[in-house]
Amino acid sequence: MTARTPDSARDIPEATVARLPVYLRALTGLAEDGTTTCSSEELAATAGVNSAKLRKDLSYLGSYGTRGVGYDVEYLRYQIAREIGVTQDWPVVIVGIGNLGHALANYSGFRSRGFRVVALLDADPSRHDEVVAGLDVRSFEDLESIVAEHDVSIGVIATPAVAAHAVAERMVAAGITSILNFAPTVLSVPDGVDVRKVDLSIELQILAYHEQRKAVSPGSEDVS
Amino acid sequence: MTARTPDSARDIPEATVARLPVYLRALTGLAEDGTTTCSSEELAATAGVNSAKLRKDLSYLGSYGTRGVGYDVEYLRYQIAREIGVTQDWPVVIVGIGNLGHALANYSGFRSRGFRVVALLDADPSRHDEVVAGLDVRSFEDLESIVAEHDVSIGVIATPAVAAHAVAERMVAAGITSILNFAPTVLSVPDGVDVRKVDLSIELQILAYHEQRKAVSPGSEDVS
DNA sequence: CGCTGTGAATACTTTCACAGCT
DNA sequence: AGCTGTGAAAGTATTCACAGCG
Repeated sequence: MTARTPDSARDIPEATVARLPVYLRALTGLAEDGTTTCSSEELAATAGVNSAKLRKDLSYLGSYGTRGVGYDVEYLRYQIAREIGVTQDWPVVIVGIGNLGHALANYSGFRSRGFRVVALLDADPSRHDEVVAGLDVRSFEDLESIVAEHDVSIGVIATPAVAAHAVAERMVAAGITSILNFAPTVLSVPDGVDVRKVDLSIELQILAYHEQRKAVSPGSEDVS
Repeated sequence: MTARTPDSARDIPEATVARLPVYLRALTGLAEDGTTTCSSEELAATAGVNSAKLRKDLSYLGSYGTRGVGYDVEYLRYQIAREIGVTQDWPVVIVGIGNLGHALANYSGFRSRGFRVVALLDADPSRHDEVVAGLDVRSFEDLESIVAEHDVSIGVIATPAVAAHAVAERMVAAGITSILNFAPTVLSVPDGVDVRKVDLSIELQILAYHEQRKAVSPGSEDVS
């Protein structure tokens, strides 16, 4: 009621935000193995980071551990899920039902992590017969009504590059404020709209860069 | 021949390396539009970064611009491609030919950017009849011989999470030193092996985090 | 004169190391 | 005694702002 610090500590660094989902998954794994308590060391190992970083990251959320003991797996899992916002579930639309769109529609990891695909849209009428992952592929023209009906704020673009920008603009106009873009294009969107991109070939190129370096200097600096 | 600084300046910051492919794509786009010269400002806008960052990034590669003029699109494109290592082409194997593996195998962006998928492998024998993207799906048992035959150093894992770690170990044993992992698991690999991961649900969770924040404080701090 | 290339300043991230709680 | 939570230090990355070349 006093306007500041609405209900959780604000201002979590972006680098930390990007790791919270990793911790969440690690905790889910531990819980499935029947682990009820873990130290920062154990959780860090499971998540693939070092323990100092993990503790610093968690410190931005609050003090959810017990000194001398560690963290309660289930409790911490819930706190992180709440912080990320995946205790509620988020309706999502996917636009572009080619190979990648198919894969995304069928990806069970969305459903299990707080996301529900409410519609699959494609501009190509020849795809509108298809049923993918239990949903029928609908016309892109239906975007606005679907967004309004399900109160969608997250959209996924899996179209070819040329179509991506037009799709993004129409998503924004329809009220979507977060976009996950798989098309290899830079999207420019108004302030207040978040875009994250996943570019398969960029990841390979980064690997190629390092791979190339390995070939040049295998042992680095132990040469006389 | 003097052992130090083999032929290009070493030690490009990781953040810069991750943006080089973006610049490369931007330059390819400009070249296709018939642009032969561009300023850092123009290229930065096309790539979606600011111009100071772009210039700083390029400065790690060398001085490929002309003061008062800008960059020659084709020349800079080649220099970046060479730096990344995509002037040669890289043979790649994909393991796990489910929905995602299909999408990856068919992704034209690999071929056009210096990568050539030489084999598709799957542990499930019922998939071994299939032909995907012009390649037939082969047994995972063939990994070693394929890696040896094509001198493969980059592998892509698109299996379910449970299988990923075993696949990675076997890839490493077979001689692969760079792995792109789409399975939602932390892989631990020996030093000298690079792993990059793409996790679809993590990206959505990061969007959800910000989306949740928007809902709480729409206008941020302009409230009396 | 304009635009690149780059030191210097700032901002962000990671790591260290230990005080302080259980 | 042991492990969390955190200031302070070290390491990276980004941005500024301008000297210097074409």
